[in-house]
Amino acid sequence: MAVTIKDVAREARVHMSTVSRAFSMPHRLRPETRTRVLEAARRLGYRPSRVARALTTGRTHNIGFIVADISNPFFPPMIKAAEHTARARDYHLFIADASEDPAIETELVDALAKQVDGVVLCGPRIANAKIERLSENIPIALVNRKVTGIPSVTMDVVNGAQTAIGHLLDLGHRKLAYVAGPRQSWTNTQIGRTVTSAADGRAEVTVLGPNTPNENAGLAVAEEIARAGVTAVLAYNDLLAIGLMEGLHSLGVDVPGDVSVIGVDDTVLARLARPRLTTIVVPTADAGTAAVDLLLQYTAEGDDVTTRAAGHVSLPTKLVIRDSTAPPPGAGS
Amino acid sequence: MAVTIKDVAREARVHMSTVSRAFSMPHRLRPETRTRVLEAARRLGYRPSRVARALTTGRTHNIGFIVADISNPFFPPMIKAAEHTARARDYHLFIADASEDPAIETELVDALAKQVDGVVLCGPRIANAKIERLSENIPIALVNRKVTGIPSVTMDVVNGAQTAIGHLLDLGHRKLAYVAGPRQSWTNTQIGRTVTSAADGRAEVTVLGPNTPNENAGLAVAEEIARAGVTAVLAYNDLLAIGLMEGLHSLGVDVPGDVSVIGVDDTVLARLARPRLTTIVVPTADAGTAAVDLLLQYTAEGDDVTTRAAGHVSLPTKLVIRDSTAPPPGAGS
DNA sequence: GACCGCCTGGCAATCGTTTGCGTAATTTTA
DNA sequence: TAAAATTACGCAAACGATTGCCAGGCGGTC
Repeated sequence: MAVTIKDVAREARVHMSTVSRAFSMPHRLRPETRTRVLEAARRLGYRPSRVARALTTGRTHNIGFIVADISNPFFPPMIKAAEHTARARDYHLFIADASEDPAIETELVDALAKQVDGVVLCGPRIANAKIERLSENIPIALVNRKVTGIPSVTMDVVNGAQTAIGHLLDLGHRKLAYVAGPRQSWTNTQIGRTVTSAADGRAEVTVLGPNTPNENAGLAVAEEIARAGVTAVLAYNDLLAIGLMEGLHSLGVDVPGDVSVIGVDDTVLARLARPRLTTIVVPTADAGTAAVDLLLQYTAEGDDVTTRAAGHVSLPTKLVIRDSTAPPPGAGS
Repeated sequence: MAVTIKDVAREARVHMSTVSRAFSMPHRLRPETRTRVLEAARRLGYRPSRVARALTTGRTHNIGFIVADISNPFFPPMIKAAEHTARARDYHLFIADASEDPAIETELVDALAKQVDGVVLCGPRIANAKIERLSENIPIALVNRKVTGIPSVTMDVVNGAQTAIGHLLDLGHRKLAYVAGPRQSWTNTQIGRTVTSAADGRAEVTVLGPNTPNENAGLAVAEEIARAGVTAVLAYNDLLAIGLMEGLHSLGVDVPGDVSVIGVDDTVLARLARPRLTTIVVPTADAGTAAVDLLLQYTAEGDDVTTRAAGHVSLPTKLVIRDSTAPPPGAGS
């Protein structure tokens, strides 16, 4: 039904191998033959079958891209960037949504393994050991996780969290809370550690969580925050922060009058929420691009798993101060 | 390197065809042989190569999913639902972002055609005629577009727009505007028509656009709205509505005091914006699910293109009234 | 006891490419 | 001008599955 390499061969009066070479090794053909073949291909509307090609070459030119939750606005810009750079390299992206579930995530890697050249795990929720095991079967690149020997791009959320805490301390806050994200999230443990160490000796910090990183969880934790008597909170991400702000609002707690709130990610939501959310901006699009480049580079490294060099990229973050942070109630100024 | 059907055959001491049958036609094997094969497969960790299978069967078990812009929050829930239902049917999704560009969209369909069983076009920006032409090569399903002979799911935005206009008329508005979306969008023309016909004889309506459906475009159109002297506007989507609200705000125009604003989609943003946006809620997730089901059903219909029956689904929408709509300035009540 | 039919499972062609090998044809070198 | 080197292209074997066809073995029927 579809036009194959054989049809083109007949049309151009050459052998199929010549047609194949016209595309993959043009320099090996006499210019005359080459144009004749290409012309015939054009005339017939020939497009090589990626499937058949994959079978012989062993490369599908597809990449798996697994995220924890597509509807978390943190991911779309990353997916978009990844998709565009993949396409620029003549690759296509399989997207899969792990629903924040390590078991599904593992299953997805296995399912995808047979039809992709590698997979990008974004904000993986599975354990390092398992990632190492999976990466023996299929090249893996990580976003927001570090595992030795596996290429990864991370966002320097430590620096971001430090300046965020610094900002709160400068404003005069002395009782802080960290509304934690998923236990398995690398970013979460990074931020958690940073908060306590940055505040060490200068402020008291309570950790609430772990929480699923969505608005509802943020809303649910509001009461606890109100009770805890803290004057400022850093949340694992914007979703939690925004849910929290809503919750506090309906409890009659003013943000930032009574409690300051800081998020992480700088999703669209942060600018839109009222009060506009102070948050740590992370370069999601850059991460998407870097991840597929790292992965592609890694897979190109040769077939011997043991000799491949895993690249690492760390992307800077920064704090953007908006309207959800202010001095604590009763502060002088 | 990977374990193939041949390895399993050797391990189970049967011919490869028997291994194949153990999976695809289990009833054709003696129970004893079947379990022996399955057991051997399990022991070796055998996973059939989807690529090889695709080559013989002609079915890749992959679906292309093309959206106009992944970072438009309208799409993620749809993608998520589509991906989940596809996976439940043992299919995987290729996601591609057309960047609101008809040329890219067409190119994507062509590029994907060779490695998917069908493609879903979400809010296509290409012309009907071209869609028909493309669908001769590869099964296509449409979201928010109707082309005879091609399966599609649409959202009944006409009804939604009617009640929206009704709501504005009830409030006493007599000078309305429609902030249009992309010219090629079916939804856009549906809404546009509905607005003028619903207001016919009861209110005056100005149409502004077409506009790229994002916040910036909404922001840009604010001044024009202010000048136009209208008291209420319906925007093509939430993004435009929200951008517009920001723009009006910075122009000192109060929403809803001076101008009422209604959006479409009910994305997360609508609830978050201040004032909270009155909007038409559309069932994006249902659309995603319905689209892949329609497509799968269509492709299963048999190989003869001419006998396939294209299913259609129309999904209901409804107006959710929040804080961005109110009576026009100077209204009695 | 010969014949028939079913059940089981092997054989080999096929899907559309790629690619190592071989050999005419052409060019270079001596 | 003959030998050597190179070039251009054909041949056919893979890649890993699926599937139509066929044959041997078995039990049932008359």
